[in-house]
Amino acid sequence: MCHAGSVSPQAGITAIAPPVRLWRLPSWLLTHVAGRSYRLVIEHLGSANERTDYAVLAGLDEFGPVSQAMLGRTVGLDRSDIVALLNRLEADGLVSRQPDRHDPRRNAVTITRSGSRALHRLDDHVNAAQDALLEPLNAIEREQLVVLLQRLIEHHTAFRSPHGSPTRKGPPTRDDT
Amino acid sequence: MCHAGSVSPQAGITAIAPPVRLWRLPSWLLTHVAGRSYRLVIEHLGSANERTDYAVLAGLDEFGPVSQAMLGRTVGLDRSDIVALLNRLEADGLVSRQPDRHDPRRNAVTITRSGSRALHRLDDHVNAAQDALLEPLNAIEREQLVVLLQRLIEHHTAFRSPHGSPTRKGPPTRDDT
DNA sequence: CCAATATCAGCTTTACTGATATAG
DNA sequence: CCTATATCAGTAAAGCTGATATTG
Repeated sequence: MCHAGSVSPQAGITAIAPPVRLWRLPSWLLTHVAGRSYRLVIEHLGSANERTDYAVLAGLDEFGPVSQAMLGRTVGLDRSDIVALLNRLEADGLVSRQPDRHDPRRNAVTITRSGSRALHRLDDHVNAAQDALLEPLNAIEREQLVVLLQRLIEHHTAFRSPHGSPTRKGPPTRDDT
Repeated sequence: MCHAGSVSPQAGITAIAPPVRLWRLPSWLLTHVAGRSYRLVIEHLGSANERTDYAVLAGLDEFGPVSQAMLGRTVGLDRSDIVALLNRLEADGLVSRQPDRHDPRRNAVTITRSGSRALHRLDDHVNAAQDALLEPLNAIEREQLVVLLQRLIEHHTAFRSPHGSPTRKGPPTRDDT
């Protein structure tokens, strides 16, 4: 990434003591931990593509057949990047695209049996990467971190149900197209 | 960023509920919060350049005259990217480069009076961005988040004193070249 | 007429790699 | 001889923009 407003992988975690101004700066810490995190995930998965593949397969697994636009929104990928990604996954037989019969503009994207197997295989590697990342934290601290991050995301992106009701709280729920 | 192992800005925070697999995934949460964080900082500063300028000026302010290589290591920027950045800052009169008289390979980079003023001005905008980012968290939770992130960075980059002593703990200290 | 979808081509930023000349 | 420094040129990944044709 790297256009304005993306958090792509950032690698260079400072090798020696950073200045206090940065060391106390949440945005700086986040950027650098996210960078470390990115690298670990890629290393455990073997390639950069598999990171986004995982997100897409996870979305399809949970949300049945969905349009590409919807899929992109749920997993946080751009509509235009989804196209090439699905081309690859479809060529590998992990997903299939059928025209949506209620709306010919849309593709109904479905995960295949083989895609499901791939997802479960990726689960293991992704989880191993999380363990490597969070190694110095105990179970309570890991949960604290996750909850704090979730609250920040919730605050900055108020999940809304598609029919106009107000902000939703808590873990994700289904109720879209 | 965007080569393997960087966390550049990531923008697309999911607009609707993400799949549970991702919602519970520390690496996914980190990437997306870091993306939000990046955008907020850029918006508050006015340009993307000023973000790295801030890191470099903060490093120079705290670590007196240092070589470019050392500077890059402390603030987490690549040696090659430091060059163009310092060219710009030098042209604007915010830093000065003198040949290091103990080692002619090095430049001794110093922050100027005007650079120091710029740094203090940037402080305000950077802090405002942190407030916007952390708005939903109270003081205790903000500190929790900072400490957890610092511990992760410490674990993954064991700060070492340049003369071979073992890992250091706690807040940054000075003792390099 | 407006909004949403899938697609494509292209841009920007960030970070990284590799090569160079120079000097400890 | 090996290492470190400053510099430059070029690459790659991620995310984004804008345009298109199509259809609700």
